[in-house]
Amino acid sequence: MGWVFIFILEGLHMDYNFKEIESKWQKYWDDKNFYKADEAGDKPKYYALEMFPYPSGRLHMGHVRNYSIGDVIARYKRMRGYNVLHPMGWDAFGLPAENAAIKNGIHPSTWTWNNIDNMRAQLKSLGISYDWDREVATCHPEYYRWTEWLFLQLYKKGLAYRKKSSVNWCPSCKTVLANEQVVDGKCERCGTVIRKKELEQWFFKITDYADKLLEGLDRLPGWPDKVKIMQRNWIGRSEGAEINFRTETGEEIKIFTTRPDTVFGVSYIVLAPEHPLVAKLVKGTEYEKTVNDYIYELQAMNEITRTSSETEKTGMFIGSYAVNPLNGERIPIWIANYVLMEYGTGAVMGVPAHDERDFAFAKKYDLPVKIVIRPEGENLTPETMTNAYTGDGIMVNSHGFDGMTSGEMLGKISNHIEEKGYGKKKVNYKLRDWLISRQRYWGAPIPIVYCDHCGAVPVPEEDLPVLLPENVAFTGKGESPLSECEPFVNTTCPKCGRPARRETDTMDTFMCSSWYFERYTDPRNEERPFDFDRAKYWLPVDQYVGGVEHAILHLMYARFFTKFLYDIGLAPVDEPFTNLLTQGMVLKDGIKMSKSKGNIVSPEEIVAKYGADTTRLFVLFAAPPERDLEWNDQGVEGCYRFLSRVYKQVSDMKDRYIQSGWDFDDLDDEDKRLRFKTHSTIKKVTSDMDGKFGFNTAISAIMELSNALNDYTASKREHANSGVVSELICNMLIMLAPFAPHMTEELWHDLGHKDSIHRQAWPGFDESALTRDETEVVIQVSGKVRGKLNVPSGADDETVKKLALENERIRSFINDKPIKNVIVIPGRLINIVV
RNA sequence: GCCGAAGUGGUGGAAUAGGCAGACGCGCUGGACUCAAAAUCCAGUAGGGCUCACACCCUGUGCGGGUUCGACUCCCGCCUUCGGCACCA
Repeated sequence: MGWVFIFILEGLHMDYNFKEIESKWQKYWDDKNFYKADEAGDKPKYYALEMFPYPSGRLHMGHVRNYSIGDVIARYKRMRGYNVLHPMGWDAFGLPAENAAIKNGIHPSTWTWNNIDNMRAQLKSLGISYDWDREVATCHPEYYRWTEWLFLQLYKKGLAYRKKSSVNWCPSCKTVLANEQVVDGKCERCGTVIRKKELEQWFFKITDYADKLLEGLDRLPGWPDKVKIMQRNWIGRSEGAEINFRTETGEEIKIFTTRPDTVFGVSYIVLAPEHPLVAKLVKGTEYEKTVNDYIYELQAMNEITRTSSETEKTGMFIGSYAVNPLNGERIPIWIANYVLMEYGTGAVMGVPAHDERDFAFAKKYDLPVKIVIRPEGENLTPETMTNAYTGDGIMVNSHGFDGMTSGEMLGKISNHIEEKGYGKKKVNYKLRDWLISRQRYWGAPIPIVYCDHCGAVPVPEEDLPVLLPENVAFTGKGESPLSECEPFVNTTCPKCGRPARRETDTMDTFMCSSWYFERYTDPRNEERPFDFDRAKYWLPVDQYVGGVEHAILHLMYARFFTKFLYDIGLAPVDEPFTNLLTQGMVLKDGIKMSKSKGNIVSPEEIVAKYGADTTRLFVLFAAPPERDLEWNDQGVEGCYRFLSRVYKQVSDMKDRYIQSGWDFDDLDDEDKRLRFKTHSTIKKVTSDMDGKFGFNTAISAIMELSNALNDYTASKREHANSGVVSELICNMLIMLAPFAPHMTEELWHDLGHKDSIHRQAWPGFDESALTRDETEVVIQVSGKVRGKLNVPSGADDETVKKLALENERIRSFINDKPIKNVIVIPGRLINIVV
C-alpha cells in the first residue's frame, strides 16, 4: 500500500521534485564545507547549539524538532550578519552500547561508531547547517583524554574525592547512580527500583559550588523561569542554625533548624534511626531491644515507602533526655521514620506548636505543646489548637525575648546562640555531592591507580589517555568488565614503580557532556581541552536548545564544570549558556511517542515521503517551540502542499522575475496593497524570529504572503507588476530559506541568482510601503462593535470623532441617547459611550 | 501537600503595554476540472436567531465574581489537565 501512495504523490508532483532537489543541495553544501565556522572576520559571533544526541542509531522526532529549531536559529543569525558557530557531536559513552554488546556480541565501540555514521547521514538528510569539521564524539580517545584530564584537575583541587557511603544502586544496570538520576526511587534509565548500597565511590564536590550555582541563576535572564526554579529547588538552600543539645550523659546532639526563633518551644528531640548516637544511648538499657526492632523494621522497608511523605509518621522514645541549652529544660529524645540521616545533622528539634509535622507527631504520641509565638491580637492555647501556628507573631515563654516580634527574634537569636556558644548559624543544602563512579565498561576511565604503598595515585597527565582496552568480555554478569580485564587492571604505580591496580570504574557520562560545548570551540587541540582565546571568541553559547528533561541533570553539571574551569583559569566564562530554549515533546494521540506505546513516527519515513523541507516546516509550524507538539499526518501534507504551491508560484514567474532594481513609481492600489503585504510580512516575520522564536506564526505569515500573491496574480493576470511581484518573491524565498533550505536554494538559482540564498542578508522593511492613505478604524457604541470607517491616516482625534458621529449606521445605534463620552484610540478604534 | 505551566471552533493553534476573538494550517461542506477518481483550483465553515436573499441581531475564550467606556488579556475565589519536587527540619 505504501509504495502505491508514494508513487501517486510523486507521479503527480513532478514539478516539486524534493528528492532530487534535496540530495543535490546536500551534496553541494557538503562538498563546499558550506557551513564551516572560523574566528576570522569582523562580524559579531553567534554560538547556536543544540544538545548533542546519544547515538542510539536512529533519530527520533524529538531530535528532528530539536535540530530543526536550532538550525532555523543558526541560519537566521547568519542572514542577520553574524559569524555563526553551529556544531554537532555525539554523547557516545553509555549503557545501551554495552547492553548491545551483551545481547548481540557486537563490541560497544563498533556499535557506537556505526550508529554515529547512521545518524550523521540522517542529520545531513535533514539539511541541518552544521560545521562538520568540528564534530566530536565523547568516546574518541582524543576527547576522553581531556575528560580524564579534567578529572585530574578536579582531583588536584580537592574537588574529586573518594568516600564510602550509602549510594543508589540499580540492580538492572549493575551500577551506582547519582541522586539526580534517581526518579521516584527508580532508575532514571530503566525504571528499576534502586537499592541502597554501602560502597566506596568517587564524588565531585558540587556542593562547594552550591552558592555559586544559585547566584549564577540570577544572571541568566535568558533562561526560562521554570528551569531556574527547578534548579533552585534542587539545590535547596536553607538558612538556619545548628544548635548543640546535650544529653544527660554528656553526649552532644547537633540539630539543624530554620526556625531558631521557636527554640524555646522545643518539647522533644528526634534523631534519625541511623543516627550513630542512637545505638550508644540505648545500649544496655531496657529500650535497646524495642528500638533495635523498630530500626530493623524500617530498614526492611524499601526506599520509596520509607521516604514517602504519604507514609505515616512513626517514632519511639529511646529512654534518654537532653537539655535545651537556652532554657535548661529537660526534653525526651525520640527516633522517628521521618528524620533523614542524609540531611542536616540527622537530628531535629520538635516544636509542635509551630510546625505542622511536629504538631501531628506530638498529638499522636501525646507530647507537650508549648506556645512561644502568639499571633497578634489572638490567643493560643495548646488544648484548643487544631493546627500548628507557623506564622509570625509576638514571642512568649521565651526568656529574654518575650514581647519581641518573631521577626526580630529571628534576627537576634542566631547571634545570641553563637555568642553563648550554644551553636552557630548554618546554611544547609539539599544538593548532594555528585557521585561519578560507574561500574561499567563503556565510559571514560577514572585515571587513578591504587598502590599498596602510595594509596590512590593520579595517573600523570602526560600518560593520558588511560585507554579503554578493546579485548574485554561482555557477559552481563559479575562486576564491571574492566575489573576482569587483567592487562588493564595490572599496572605500576606512577609514584613508586611497584605493581599496582587501576581504578576499574568509569565516569558518569554526564561528565563527558559537561564540557563538550567548550571543546567545539577548539575541537582538535592536542595540547589542552581547548584554547582559551578560541573559547573566549565563541563562548558563551548564545542560544542553547534542548529538552526540558535536562533542566537539572545536564544543565546543572555543565554549569558546575564551567564554573570550575573558570576558577582555574581555563574557561573565559562562568556561565556557559546565555539563552536557553526548552522545547516541548513530540506527542502522538496525546501521549509521548514511545516504542512501548507503539505510536512512533519515523523521521526517515516522513523524510522519504515528503522531504526534509516539509518535515522541518511541519515540526516548526504545528506548535510554538516550547510547547508540546501533537503529530498529525494531515498537517504534514498541508505543509507539503504549501511548499509545492510556492514552488509552482515561483517557477511560473521565472521568465518575468527581475533580480533587483525594482521600479515602484507607477503603482495602482492593488500593487500598493501587495507591496504593503510584502513589507508588513517582513516586519512580522522579523519580530517573530527575534528572541521570541515564534516560528509557527512566522510561517503562517509567509503562508499569508504566498496567498496574497496568489490572489493578486489571479486578479491581475498579465497586468501583474513585475517589480512588485519580484520583490515579494525575492523576500518570501529569503524568509522561507531558514525553514526550507533546499527548495528555496533551488528556486533561488532557478531565478538566475548566482550566489547561495543562505548567504543573503535578511531583508529590512520599507517604512514608506507600510504607510497608507487611509486607515480603517473600528467604531464601537458602548463597547460593542457597530461599524468600521476609513479615515485619512494621521487624522486628529476630533476629525475622526466627527466622522464617526456623522456615520448613518452609527447614529441609528446612538438613537438620540445622550453621549456620555467618546474614546478615540488613534488608528484603531473609537468608542462612543451613551 | 508545595512549586510551575496551561485551559480559546470539529482539530493544531493565532490575537495580551486592555481595543474588530478565531490569523494560518488541518478537517468538513459545496463547486470547477474528469467518463470516473486522485491530485489541483475556487467558495464557505464558532454557535444560535431572523430573512426569499443581502443586511442585521444575540451568545460565546474552563467556572463564579470584580475593575474598566471596553477584558481571552488585569484583580479575587474556584475547577480541570500536564510537568517538577515530595517527610529537607
